[in-house]
Amino acid sequence: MDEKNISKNFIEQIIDKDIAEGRCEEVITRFPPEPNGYLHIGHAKSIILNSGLAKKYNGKFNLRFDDTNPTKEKVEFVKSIKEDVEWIGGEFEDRVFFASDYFEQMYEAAVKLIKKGKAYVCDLTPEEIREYRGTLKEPGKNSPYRDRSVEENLDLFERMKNGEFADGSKVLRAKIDMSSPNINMRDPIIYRIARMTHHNTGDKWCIYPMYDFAHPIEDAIEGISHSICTLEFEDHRPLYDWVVTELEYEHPPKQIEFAKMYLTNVVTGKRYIKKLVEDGIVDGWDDPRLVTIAALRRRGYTPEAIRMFMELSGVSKANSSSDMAMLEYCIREDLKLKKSRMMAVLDPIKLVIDNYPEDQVEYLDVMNNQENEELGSRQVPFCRELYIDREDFMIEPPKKYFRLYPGNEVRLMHAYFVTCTSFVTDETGKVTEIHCTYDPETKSGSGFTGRKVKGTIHWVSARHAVKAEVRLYENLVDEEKGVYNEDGSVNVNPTSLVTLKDCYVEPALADAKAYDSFQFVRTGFFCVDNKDSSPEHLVFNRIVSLKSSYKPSK
RNA sequence: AGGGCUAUCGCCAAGCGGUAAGGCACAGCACUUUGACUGCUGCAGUCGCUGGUUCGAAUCCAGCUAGCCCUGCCA
Repeated sequence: MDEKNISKNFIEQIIDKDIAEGRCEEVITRFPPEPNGYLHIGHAKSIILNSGLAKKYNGKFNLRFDDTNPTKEKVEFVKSIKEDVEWIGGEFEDRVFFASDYFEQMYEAAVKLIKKGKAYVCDLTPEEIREYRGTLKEPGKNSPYRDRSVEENLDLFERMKNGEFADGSKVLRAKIDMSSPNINMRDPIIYRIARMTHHNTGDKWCIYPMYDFAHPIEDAIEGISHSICTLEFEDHRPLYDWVVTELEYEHPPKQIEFAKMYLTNVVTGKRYIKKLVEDGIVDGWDDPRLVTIAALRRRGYTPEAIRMFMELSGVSKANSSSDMAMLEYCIREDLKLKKSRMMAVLDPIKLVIDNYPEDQVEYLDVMNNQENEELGSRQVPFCRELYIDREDFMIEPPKKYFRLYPGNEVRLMHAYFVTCTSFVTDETGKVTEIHCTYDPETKSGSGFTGRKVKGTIHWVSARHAVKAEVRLYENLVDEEKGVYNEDGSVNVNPTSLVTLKDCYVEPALADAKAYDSFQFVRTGFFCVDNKDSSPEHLVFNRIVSLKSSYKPSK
């Protein structure tokens, strides 16, 4: 429909050029997480970018677990990552790979480098290696083991593999340039000895390749055309290129870097999220205040909304922080036509219609979504006693307040016009009950045009409503103050979670299942919590509130 | 003897030598059985700064400034 003439991002421009100049026959991308934690919004960007590129260019998208360091990796994460990637819409089909599946080939690649005189076994201790590396401003100096013969290196490396040396006693290093201004090129370590049980290869190996060596090989083996990663790997690109060049791959993959996704007012970054979870400040990886994919899903965000958000955010190399308001716009946009519009009263106050028959109940036929007939309709019970939201009534209304106040007439949504006649307060002055009269002529759908009202308020039948709990989520941390205070304590917004206990929702919502989401008229979009909800105890998480243009003057 | 990258509206972001797209946010108006939605209108004389080249510069050149990243046997 719309002109999708959105200009191409810089990565697409690079790919176009590679195709035009014959450097690339098929676009193959990958998402290469290390299975050491849950995925978050930042990973979502990478998944959507990589899989989106594959789709646009009729190529392929692989999911690859970068499991070259067994200490930090756990099988549980493999499962959750797969689910999250699928949920977000990354179509890897049957192409799930593990870096550890390539250990044999990586070993051979290392042997090849040794034979070419491009790698050597180094006996320096970790401390010595650090000293020899030099600093940011000073060049490093050559390891005394740098000039070992090919034969000796071959022998030593094989014995490293065979477990003849203690952990950490020897490493294999690429022989590049100890005086390079790029520290990554100062004879980087490409293999270390570590007796650890790997989740995939068990105890088969006691030597493991380092990222800088393994990653380009993984990409090359899978035929990745464009290896897209984040900005901090820019300095590693020369090494990446060195590896694929020295290994003489016919179609070397190309690394392209982009800026990470940051969001204002929320904790992005796996490290911080992990700390919040470990410190018990949030209740698990899927706490709806977090931006892990699991949390967003539990909160009611849809993959479509997240994809739209990434589309709108764009891709560039400038460090930036996207506005939460944009994500919120996307979820509203996605949900508004897809979800039923229900009435729910979050802060109830009783409304009695004095001239409505005591025993009468009417079932009103209500469209689930006035803008989408496909969603059908439901019967909503209406009777003499209702609950309305406290904020929809004022004793002394400010200017431009259209809702209920003594003497004012409003529409009860989908029902009748009512006029407030009186109200009851307790000893503290708090309103406890409101009385009104209704006009039977004004029934919704009757075509009544006699007079108009400015306000329409929502309600639920006191006799039929279902009690529920509603959780409102706000930003977990203050934008200005950041995640940590100076003393290292976590700086959490105390109002980041508010639970409203005595809410009333339409009876139809009693059947709602986990992850079902709805628009609550006037208040926003809500999702049935996947953890705490049962038919007896409904819990709704607020996905996002509606924009309101009513601003009470002070 | 440091290196790499970045800088265009409050937030993202196009722009690739021919006279500043778009989205979010915000504001106003209209419409409305949700003060939602929708529709319309407004919102950068200027592109980090200073010079230079050019008929013409956000785009090219030089110098400067600011921010991010790099000294794991992590990824």
